[in-house]
This record gives sequence, structure tokens and C-alpha cells, in this order.
Amino acid sequence: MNGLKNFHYTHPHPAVTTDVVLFSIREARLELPLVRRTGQPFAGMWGLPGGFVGIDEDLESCALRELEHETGITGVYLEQLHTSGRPDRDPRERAISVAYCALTPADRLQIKTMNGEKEVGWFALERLPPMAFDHAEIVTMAHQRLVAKLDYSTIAFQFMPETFTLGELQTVYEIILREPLDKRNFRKRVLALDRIAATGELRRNGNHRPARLYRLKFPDKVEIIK
Amino acid sequence: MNGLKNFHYTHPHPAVTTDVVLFSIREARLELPLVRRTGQPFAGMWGLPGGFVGIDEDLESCALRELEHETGITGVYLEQLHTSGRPDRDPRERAISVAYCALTPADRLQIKTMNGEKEVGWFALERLPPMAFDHAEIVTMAHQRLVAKLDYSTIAFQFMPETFTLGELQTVYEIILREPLDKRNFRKRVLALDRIAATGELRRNGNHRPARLYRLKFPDKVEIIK
DNA sequence: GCAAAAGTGTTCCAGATACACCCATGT
DNA sequence: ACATGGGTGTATCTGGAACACTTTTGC
Repeated sequence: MNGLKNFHYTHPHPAVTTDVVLFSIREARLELPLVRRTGQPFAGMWGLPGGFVGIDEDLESCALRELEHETGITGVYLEQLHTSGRPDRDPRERAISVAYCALTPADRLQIKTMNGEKEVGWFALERLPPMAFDHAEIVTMAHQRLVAKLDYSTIAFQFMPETFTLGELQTVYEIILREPLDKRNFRKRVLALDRIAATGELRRNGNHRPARLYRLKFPDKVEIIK
Repeated sequence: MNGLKNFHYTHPHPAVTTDVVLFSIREARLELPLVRRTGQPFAGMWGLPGGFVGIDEDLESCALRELEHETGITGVYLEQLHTSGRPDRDPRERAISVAYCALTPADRLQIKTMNGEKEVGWFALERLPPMAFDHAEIVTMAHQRLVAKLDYSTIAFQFMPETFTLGELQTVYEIILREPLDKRNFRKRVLALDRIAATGELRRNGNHRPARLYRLKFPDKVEIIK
């Protein structure tokens, strides 16, 4: 604490951080990016992208800034998840973490995988490494929230790129729910929501009939349904 | 802790508080307690019970402690709601508030209404006074959460005293939902949950047939249903 | 006997589920 | 021609919604 600036208060203040659980679907798996920690504590371990909240910075802005800084990813759907404040969760000082859950289509990744600063790794949800702090708990909470929201909101659409086929959309649902769905019932339900529209284009993709392409009617809107 | 102590950090830290929206049903209204602020800012205005998080104190403990200290109420059901961190929400210094939503039966109130420190007032949800900080937004969020949770969890049971009648339980639902419910359908649904049991006792209450008393099978458990 | 809340079943409807075949394409 | 995923309709089931009368008590 020698040095530069000093900020003093008449009563002790905790540090406040944000952490982001960013889900995406990659190679038919639900995955999320983790960042290799360089400093103490938990040096060398993996942790969620995140960091300290600027003194004049909104919490959401902090989450987005840290996510972009550490992983290069921008333009994601963001939702506040939970605030963890157990006094012993950071061995250095009292630290309170506001966790966010985020979703993004796979085609928006890899914008700049390495910005030269920290190592970023993508991990399937069922093959997570040991994680720093209480980040494992936070990921578990985020996953529960995602699964719960699948069937009372349009959150899954946030995984879809600009245009997509109904087959791809169904696959996304099946990956998150870990169970196969009936094709006809799925299409009926999802079209009845009236949130996607056919573009008129087709995608031919292999030795089979081309699929109609769809796009979101309200791309950034996540709504409660039913 | 004399006032002369100083706590210093190499980068600025926000203050962290908790605030509690405590719902209860009083006189057939959904009401919540507010505390008259004595100090700046917003002196004289009403605000949610809450205060600064101790440096070694868990967030939930802080919420419960402040609730008890300012209103005398203990033993409530508590659930984390949302964390507000807009940089301008407190004019003094950067302050981040972790808001909790709480529920309690009316018969647990009035344990010590006045502890001589601050004025406590109960307000019906539709007759709230102007409130300090962004507390009005927090209350709105809490109410939305309560209504949403009514029909996918057993949260409403947290409003019930030790024993109660099915009519009283139905009234609680009707007050929160602001609409009348069908008696037979309500009883079918709530009994099918298998979370309440008849005590065998009756309550005679007026010029009419006595009602069976029920109690919760798992008093402190709030479960997701269906 | 009358007012007032407690208690009790059945019918109906809508939305979810189960299910099988033909279509368009590339090789 | 065949393998591959795309695309379509109907019958059934189930859980929610609507609905009216009898019971027990205090006055």
C-alpha cells in the first residue's frame, strides 16, 4: 500500500467486483469462457471473467467491460444473477461479487481470442476445471437459472445467430435440456410464440432438403411467455 | 470503533448496504414497514429498513440484523432480490445496495414496535409515500417477484401463522393477486400440493360453521412447484 | 329461522403429448 | 437409388376453469 494514491473512509468498505457466466453453444455443448488467473489469490487457476467495479461505473457496465477486456466478447445479453458476499470468499480482503449471467450466439465469439493479456479457455459445463473463489457455485446457479428460464421465457433465442433454421433452434433447446424433443410439437410451440419469422431464404447444408431460414422479430428482447 | 479510525485502500471502494422489503398481510392489505430517515441524505423521508454491511458480516446477516434493529422484527423468510448500483443513487458516496425480499405472518409483528430509535410506519403497497434513494424501484421489483412466485412456489405459506384455515389462506392469495378465486378449485390445488395438514382442531369464529385448522408440514421451506 | 362462512364433485375446454410419413437435396 | 435432415396433421390425454348446493354455527 505504499505509493500512489490512498482512499480512506471512516468505516471499512468491502471491495466490489462483478463476474460473468457467459453461456454459448459450441460444438453441440453448452460452454462458457474462463480466464486463467495470473495474480494472487488462486494464481494459475481458472476463474470467471470479471473484476473490480469502478467508483463511478455502473454494475452492468463493469460486467460488460471486464468481459470484453478479458475475453474480447461484446454485445451479449446480460442479466443480473446473484450477489455473493460470504466474508471469507476472498482471502485478501472482504470482497462482494455481483454475478451476471450472459448469453451469446457462437458466431459472435473469436473476435479477438487473445488480446495478449490473459489466457482464455472455453469449457463445457460438465467438464469444468477447479475454479477460484466461489465461482463454481455461481456457475451452478447460472445454469439452474438458464434451464428454468428456458420454458417461461424467450431466453434461448439469445443463442441464435442472425439467421438460423428450426432444426438448429431445436438442437439448442435439446442441448440445454439434455433431452430430445418432438420435432412437430417443437415447431408448433415455437412458431406460436410469434417471435421468429421466415426470411424467405433457404440454407442448403448437405445431402438433404434445404431448410428455411428464420430470424428473430425482436432480437434483443427476452420476454416472459405464458 | 471511535470515530477517529481511518480505513484506507489503494483504490476507491464503494459502500455496501442491504435493504429489506418485508411484506406482510395486515388488515386485508399487502403492507410493508418503512423507516423514517433521521440523517442525511433524504432526512425525514421514508426508506426501506437497511444499512451498511459489516466488514466481516454476511449479506443475509446484515439484512436480518438491520431489519431487527430498525423494526424489531425477527424470524422472517428472506430471499435475495437484486443489487442496485447506479453510481448516482446515493448523493454522499458511491453506494451499492443488495436488496432482499422478506415475508412474515402478521402475528409475528409488533414484538417491539418502537425501540426508541427510529419511527417505523406500515404502508399499504398502493399507498406508499415518496421514498429515499431508489427504494421505490426496489419495492416494485419485490412486488413483481412476489406475484410471480405465487404460482410457481409455495412462497405464500410464509404469510401464514402457526395454524390457519383454508379460507384465510385463500384470502392471502386473493389479496396478493387482487382477484377472487374459486373456493373449490383453490382447495383442490392447495391440498394437492401436500404441504399443509389438518391439525384436527376447529376454529369457531362467528355466526357460522367452524373451520378446520391447518398447519404447514415444512414451515420454513419454500419450494418450486410444478 | 336466518345470516354467514365452511365444505364438497362433476363437466367442460384448451393446451400439451404422442405419433409416421413424404419431400428435396447431394452423392 | 439411397441416405440425410426438412417439413407436415391428427387423435388423445390431462390439468385448469366453471359452476351450486348442503352443513354448521351464533344470534
